[in-house]
Amino acid sequence: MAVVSFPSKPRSGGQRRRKPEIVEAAARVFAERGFHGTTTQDIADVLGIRQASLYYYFPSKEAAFEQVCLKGVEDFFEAAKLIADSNASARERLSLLINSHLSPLADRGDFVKVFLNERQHLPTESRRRVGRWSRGVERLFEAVIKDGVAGGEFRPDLNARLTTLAVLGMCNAAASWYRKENVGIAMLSVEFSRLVVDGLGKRAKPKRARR
Amino acid sequence: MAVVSFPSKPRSGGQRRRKPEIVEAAARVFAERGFHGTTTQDIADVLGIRQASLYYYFPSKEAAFEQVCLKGVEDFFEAAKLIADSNASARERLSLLINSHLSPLADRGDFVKVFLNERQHLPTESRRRVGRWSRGVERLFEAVIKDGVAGGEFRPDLNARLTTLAVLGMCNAAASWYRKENVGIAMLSVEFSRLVVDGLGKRAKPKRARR
Amino acid sequence: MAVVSFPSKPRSGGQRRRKPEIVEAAARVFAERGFHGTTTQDIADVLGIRQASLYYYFPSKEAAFEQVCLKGVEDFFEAAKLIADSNASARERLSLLINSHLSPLADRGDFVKVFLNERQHLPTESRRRVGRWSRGVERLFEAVIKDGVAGGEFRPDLNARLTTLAVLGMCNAAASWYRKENVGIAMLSVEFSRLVVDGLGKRAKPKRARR
Amino acid sequence: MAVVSFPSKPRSGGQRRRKPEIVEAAARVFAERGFHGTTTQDIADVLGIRQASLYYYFPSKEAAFEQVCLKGVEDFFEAAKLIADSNASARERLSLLINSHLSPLADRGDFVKVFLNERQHLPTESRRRVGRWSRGVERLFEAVIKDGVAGGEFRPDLNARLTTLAVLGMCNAAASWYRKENVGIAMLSVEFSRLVVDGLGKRAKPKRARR
DNA sequence: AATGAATGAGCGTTCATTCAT
DNA sequence: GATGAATGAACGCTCATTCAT
Repeated sequence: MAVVSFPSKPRSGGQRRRKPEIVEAAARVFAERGFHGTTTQDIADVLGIRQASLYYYFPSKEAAFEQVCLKGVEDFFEAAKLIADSNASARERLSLLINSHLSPLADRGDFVKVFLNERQHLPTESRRRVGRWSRGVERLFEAVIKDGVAGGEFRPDLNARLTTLAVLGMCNAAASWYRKENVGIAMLSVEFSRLVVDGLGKRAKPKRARR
Repeated sequence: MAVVSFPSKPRSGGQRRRKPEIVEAAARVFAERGFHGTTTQDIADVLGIRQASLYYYFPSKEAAFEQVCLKGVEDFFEAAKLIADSNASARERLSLLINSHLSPLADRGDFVKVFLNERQHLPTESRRRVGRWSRGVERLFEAVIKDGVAGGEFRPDLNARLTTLAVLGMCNAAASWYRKENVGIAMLSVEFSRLVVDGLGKRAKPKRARR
Repeated sequence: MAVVSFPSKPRSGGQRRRKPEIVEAAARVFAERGFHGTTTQDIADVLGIRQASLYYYFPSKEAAFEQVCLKGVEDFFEAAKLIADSNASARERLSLLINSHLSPLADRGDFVKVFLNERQHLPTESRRRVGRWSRGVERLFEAVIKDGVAGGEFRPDLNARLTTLAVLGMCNAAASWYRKENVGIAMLSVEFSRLVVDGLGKRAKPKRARR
Repeated sequence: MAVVSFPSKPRSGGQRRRKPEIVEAAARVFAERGFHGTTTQDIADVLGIRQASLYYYFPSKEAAFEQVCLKGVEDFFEAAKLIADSNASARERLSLLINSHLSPLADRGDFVKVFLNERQHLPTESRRRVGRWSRGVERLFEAVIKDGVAGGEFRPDLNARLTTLAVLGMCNAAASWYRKENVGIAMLSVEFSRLVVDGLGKRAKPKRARR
């Protein structure tokens, strides 16, 4: 990818090397103060540049916000789809889904948080777009749970819809406290999976032994 | 040259009868658009009064916001405390806690939602105040869970802290979808309780039989 | 002055017994904060009544202000005119003028202060009206000074206009510090008169002896 | 949940070249209408810029006001101190003080007027700051007058405090009429000095001749 | 690649005033 | 005689955005 240097105006095809850095900063501030609570000056401050300079990288505050939100959802669905479609048991697939859903917190926590808490403020069009991704993920979780019920792995009387929302709510909330709690994604995944799949109850070894 | 401050008798003996109605409207709009996304005009529009008239009832947008947040936390702790301190088994107490935590969604959903999603935008002082209530509730949940572990009702190897956060995250997330999903608090409580206490797994009759 | 009680609406001919009290309060606050720096609420606070109640006594803030200003100038001219027209020497008349000009500070200090410092904010019409009074007083001072020059009592080379403004400036400034300095009008008058008439210099007996 | 404050590099490296011009305009309008009687729109109108543009140069109306007041006092004290500390006779020093006190009217009349008439509306902190300067000047005048008394140049029975206030009142009042009266600072100084030092009385040449 | 200067639009807030009671 | 409720108009200020450089 040779860098061609344009003598004068490198229009939007131009390189804008620092752009990722800018988005990162925006994510950080949006995560802390929310979209409407953030000023472009706040973002510029984090970067140590002048506020007007942001407009070299983004046509508008909203555009930057959209990019942050996008980076906050992208890949969620794809990863989940692979898992949901696999041959594993419902139990295993649900555990993997939970793990996969929590993973981005480690390296893209701010983006995820912004997406989760602020997506309501996206302009209608892109709100719908990202909404489709979210609903896609919901449907994958729900499908696996229904599989589990149908296959006799899960309780036959559970409400799949509510269970899905419960599990996702549990996972998504982690975005708000993950960093503070000083705990790894792995541990989180394990704990959540067990809670969801087995509950708090003492499940006697006998049961496993019996298999 | 000293500025002599005058006596200043109580300025508002009046009860401002419509005040509750105003707070309700504020809660509605804050819940929908967030604190910074809401203009005082938005609130006035809902009420069918002029924007300036809001200031007859509230000294500032922020003051209205604080009242909404307060109504969104108050009673949570007290109700939870009663349950946590009762003699019931950890299982039962946790179920009751969940139920009690979800209950306000029915009649104060907007207040709760605002508190949960927007409390970060409270001025430092009152943010701390309501923060204490939240942490109080967290501690009650955690205590009951630890009781359950100590008493042999729950798995001995569970991480009480993470479990608490998981359960609360699950419940709190409901504030965002409760109304849309058209489901009663009772059903929600039952489903969440079973999920948490027993997990998704088929709990075989054997278990009960064994007792 | 029999008080006739009107059964219903005592239109502006009505008694409004507390009116003087209201003007007094207005004067106090205007003196302290200036016209534009004073809110009607400030005045109501001093009186311990509701802000709307002021409008029972005055049709507008400006009307109250005008009354205060009027009470701050009235009589100045008349008293000065009597003195200026008397037969006394210029020296004596000037001393008396100074005394008469300072006298109102004792019992109407706030009114005078408001008039002096705030009259610029009167509506054009009444500003002109009170302006005429001020200029009248100026002219009386100037006339006496010119008399003194013509009669050989004062220096022949003095600039009557500037001297007038100097003397009045000196007196008027007293309105701003009179209360703080804890000194009586009598002493003030004496000191100012001697300063103006004789200056700071040691005027030796010789001078008088020489006559 | 702690609000992380970002580094915040210096935001305004720029010199804001037109700033002096802006302060000048502010002084003009404040002098004419008083602080509370002036709107930011008024100032913008004088400059031919939009009202919002003022905020590129000043963070607040009050900040502009403070700068105007500061320019209205600065140097007064220093200049007066040099004179008061000199070896000249009390007579001469007082004359020079008067001259030095009047001088700024020529080129900074609006600033001085604003300081004198509006400083009461400064926020407490800076009101105190400029108050110190004023009192410093008062003290210098008073010291010189006391010197004159002690040294036998001035009447032994004069009240130094009241005399000081009289002289300063006289000078300060000039700020309000200086421009209208079409007279130079030099003439003003001479007239005031003679009035103060010698009074209106005919002081015969003989006296000087006698020395 | 970045910035200084400026602005349009709008927001939260204040405040004098009105009016039915 | 006084007040609670409400409002129109304006004000100080913020902020995303533009543009010439």
